[in-house]
Amino acid sequence: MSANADIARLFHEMADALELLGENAFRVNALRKVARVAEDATADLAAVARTDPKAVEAIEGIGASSARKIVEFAGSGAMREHAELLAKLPPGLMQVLRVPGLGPRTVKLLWEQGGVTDLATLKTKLASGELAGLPRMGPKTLQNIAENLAFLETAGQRTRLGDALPVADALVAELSKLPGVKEVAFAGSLRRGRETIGDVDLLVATTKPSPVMHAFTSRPGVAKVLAHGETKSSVRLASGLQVDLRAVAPAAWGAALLYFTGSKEHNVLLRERAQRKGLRLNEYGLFKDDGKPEPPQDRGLTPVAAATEAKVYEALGLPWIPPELREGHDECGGTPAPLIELSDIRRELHCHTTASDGACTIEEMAEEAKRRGFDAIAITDHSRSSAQANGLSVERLREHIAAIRAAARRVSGIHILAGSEVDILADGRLDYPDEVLAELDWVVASPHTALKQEPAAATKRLLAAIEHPLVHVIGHPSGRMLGGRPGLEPDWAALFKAAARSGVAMEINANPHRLDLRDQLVRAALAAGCHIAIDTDAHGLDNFDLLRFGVLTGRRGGLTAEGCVNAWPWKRFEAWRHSRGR
DNA sequence: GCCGTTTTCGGCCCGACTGTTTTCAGTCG
Repeated sequence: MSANADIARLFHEMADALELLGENAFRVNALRKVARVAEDATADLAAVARTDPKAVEAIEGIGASSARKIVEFAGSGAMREHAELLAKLPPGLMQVLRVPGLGPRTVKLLWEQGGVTDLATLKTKLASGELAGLPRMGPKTLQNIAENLAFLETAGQRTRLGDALPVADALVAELSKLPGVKEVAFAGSLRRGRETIGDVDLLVATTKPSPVMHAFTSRPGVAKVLAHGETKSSVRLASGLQVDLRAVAPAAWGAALLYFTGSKEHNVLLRERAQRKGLRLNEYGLFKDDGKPEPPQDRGLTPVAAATEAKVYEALGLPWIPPELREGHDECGGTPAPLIELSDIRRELHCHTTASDGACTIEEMAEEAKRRGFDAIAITDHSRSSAQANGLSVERLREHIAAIRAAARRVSGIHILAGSEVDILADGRLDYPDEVLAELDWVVASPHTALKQEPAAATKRLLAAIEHPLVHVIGHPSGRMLGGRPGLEPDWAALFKAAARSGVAMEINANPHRLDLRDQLVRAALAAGCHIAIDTDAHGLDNFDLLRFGVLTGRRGGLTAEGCVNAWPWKRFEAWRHSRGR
């Protein structure tokens, strides 16, 4: 198990503890940054710390002090300073920070003056009314804390991209019909295509924000209005999803969209860059910095740039940066190659039919692929070990291959490949003998079981599939489920190196429950020289729509059409496909 | 605690909204 998640958690906890203790905010931020770096890292930081401690400190955002802590963790599985900090607080106090609206200052107050030590005491003391005498604890604040505490107890965690995007699309369509609305878009982590999002951020351009705010907060489906101001409102939908709406003047659209798309870290990079150029950037525009503290837009200053994102970037000496790359990493470093687009995808290479656990026939799937302008579809039903998915025995597979070939003769205008999604068994063997695999046009090899096995075993297992000469692509390589199971945590660097050498593609499974490979692993795979496949794993016609989530994930990893086998011209794809098996 | 094409010290992004206050602290993104 990669220790990165544990390292990130420890640093977050140290940051929380320091905040509750009233420590220096910049020190807190620095620790949080280390936590984010650990979350994003694809290499196992503990392993790096054991082999080359100096390499940890060389990572951007990790200084000498944090590197020492990571090295200590790699050796002992703990951090002394972390334990010391947490010992200064009641064990349950940090959970209180998770209540929306409660920040470190308030929690500190509730603890020191109200005797709150955890969520349970908070609840009882709210009910008994004994917090009422505390400073800044008026009836509305106490009411809000009680409601938010109840929400925390019932609500889940972050929302999957696949669940949030359709909601956002519908809200954008709804708002665009309101009078006086010139532009509408969703921003935030949703626009950046993150696999999960905390809330939906919407932006409208209008000269009359008031009626828009009113329409938004009073629309059906709003369970609670969290804030309702002149230019900014926030609601919680009945589904529990929080939606924020911000209104700006049309002339500031670009600056506002840039600002609300984030990420926060990207915004900081841009602001620092602006400062170095004697400029000042906020959501109203990029202004000349005249040193006066009052906001430039309040003094009638004309911005250097504001109308479009591209103009703001240009004035900062940058090319327009796609939202998917705005994570505060190295995106401001140069001109990135154009990222893959949905329209670049020419074929679906992983789908299921009624032969295993799909809902449609071979012909229905092929016709749908054709309707969507694809040049090919690979039919890849489950192999025999996937009994729960009605996997095909060798005999049924041979009948299925014949059925696929027959369908290919009936349906014109699209290539139909006879494939299989073959289980990679726990020991790395594939689920069909080689002579059977050799009868197929296309082999997706995927792990479905034993997804909790140790990293060393997982590495050996996936390596065996990657080095198998008849395999074209490794399907959903980790087997993770978002919000479900973490999946395998093999030595990704070793796998990508092997895949690049053997020519096997690594899949981005576009199903929003999977998005596997995830964004940062796509980046690492590309850096190693791997080909990437983006497949929907469609089990029915609607599932073809999932492709956008796979493309977003690829873009977050820096994927171009050149790097994606689904986007290659047919001849190149065929040459590569036939190169396997030799 | 981190960082440096001004700096190894002295900075570290910026504004809206709420609730409780009579001018602002705290939270959020």
